[in-house]
Amino acid sequence: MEKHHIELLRKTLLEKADILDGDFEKIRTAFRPRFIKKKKDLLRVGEVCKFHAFVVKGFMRSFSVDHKGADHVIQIAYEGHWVGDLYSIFTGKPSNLCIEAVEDTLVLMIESKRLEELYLEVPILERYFRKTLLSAYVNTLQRLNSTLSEPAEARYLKLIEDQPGLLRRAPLSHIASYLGITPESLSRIRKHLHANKL
Amino acid sequence: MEKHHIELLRKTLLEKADILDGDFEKIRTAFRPRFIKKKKDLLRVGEVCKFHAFVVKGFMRSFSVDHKGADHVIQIAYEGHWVGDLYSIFTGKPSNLCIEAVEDTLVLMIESKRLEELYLEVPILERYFRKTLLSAYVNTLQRLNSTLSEPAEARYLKLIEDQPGLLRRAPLSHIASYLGITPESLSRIRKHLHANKL
DNA sequence: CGCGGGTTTGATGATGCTCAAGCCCGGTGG
DNA sequence: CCACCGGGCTTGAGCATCATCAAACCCGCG
Repeated sequence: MEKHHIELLRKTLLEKADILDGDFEKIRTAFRPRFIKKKKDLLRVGEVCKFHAFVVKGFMRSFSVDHKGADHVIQIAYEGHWVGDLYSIFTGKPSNLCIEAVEDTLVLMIESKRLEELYLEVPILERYFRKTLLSAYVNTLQRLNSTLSEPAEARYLKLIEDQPGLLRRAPLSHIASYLGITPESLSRIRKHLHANKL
Repeated sequence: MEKHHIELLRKTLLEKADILDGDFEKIRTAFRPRFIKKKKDLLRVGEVCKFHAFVVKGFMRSFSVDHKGADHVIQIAYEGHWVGDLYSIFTGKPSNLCIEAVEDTLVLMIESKRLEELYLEVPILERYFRKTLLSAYVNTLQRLNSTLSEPAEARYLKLIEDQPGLLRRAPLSHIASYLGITPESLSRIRKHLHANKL
């Protein structure tokens, strides 16, 4: 567990909550590093998710698979983000999601049970996760709103505005899935945008 | 502020956090009741949202309005739910949402600033809202997943499964909007379902 | 009554999907 | 070094879903 990975965790926590150095030490020791090779899974459909994972390097996606095998990217996570199936963690039921490394990825993992204990030992940690959940929730609401109200081309333009890095790191098929369309459709949207001078 | 309204608030908080009676007294006094007549707004597009509202009786919806006047129901809230534009509260920017009473509605309102102070006075309250955000977030992710992966008819069937009461309380046009389709489409879906013996 | 909002129905068209073929390019083995 | 393979991306044709516009209908309420 190298120093700058821990520093990214510390820095990320401090952005949303004032955590004392002593408390951070308690937190730090609850995490263990794990490396996931590109295209390997951190969680598979049907497993019960018992961890939160903090991405220190790399890029992951979580996706569902519908009744006829098509996958749908629900979330993406790169450096400084969290992954895990909150539904499964919270209910204890098997996950409907698969969490997969898009690139070679290093995460710091904590047992969800251990995190619950940490809330008692370090109450301010609850503030960090409340705020983190808040922004994740707000982002998802906006994405939902966008999906309900705008055609795919507008959503694509918004995405390259908000997440320019994504285009370089994720293949077209993942981006299409994230937008809720097929790779073919996204390819045509790109073609159409190029035709109009970009 | 009548007794059973306060009791609903107490009961709701206790479902997710062990709040002492004394602490609940502090919390209680931070809320003010407000009545919103059917079709009247609690928040309008362009205003900065500075409150959280707890619905004790009635039914509200929050919706966005797209560039050509169509509205899109983002959230619904009835007894025991919260409403407010978290994006606006958190960023201090004007809201893109309108929050409107679908029925005559009574809410208990708290200033978002006052709530931040309460977190310091009653730390366990942070747990309640962390958990509440968690379920709201998980629900929204599932709704997003459903929107991305299923056709409107399947989403409608899932909705009447999950929220049977909604059909009795909300007009068809709101339900259509919540599902991300037009009232005409939902009407046709219903017709089609009736034809197939339901 | 008759007005008016909400819902239904119909005809037409846009958006995005499916299936299928071809293309591009990077990696591998001869 | 090149020839081949394979995955990802593009392109095309036809189709399904859902939107749009417009008209008729239903029903509660003044």
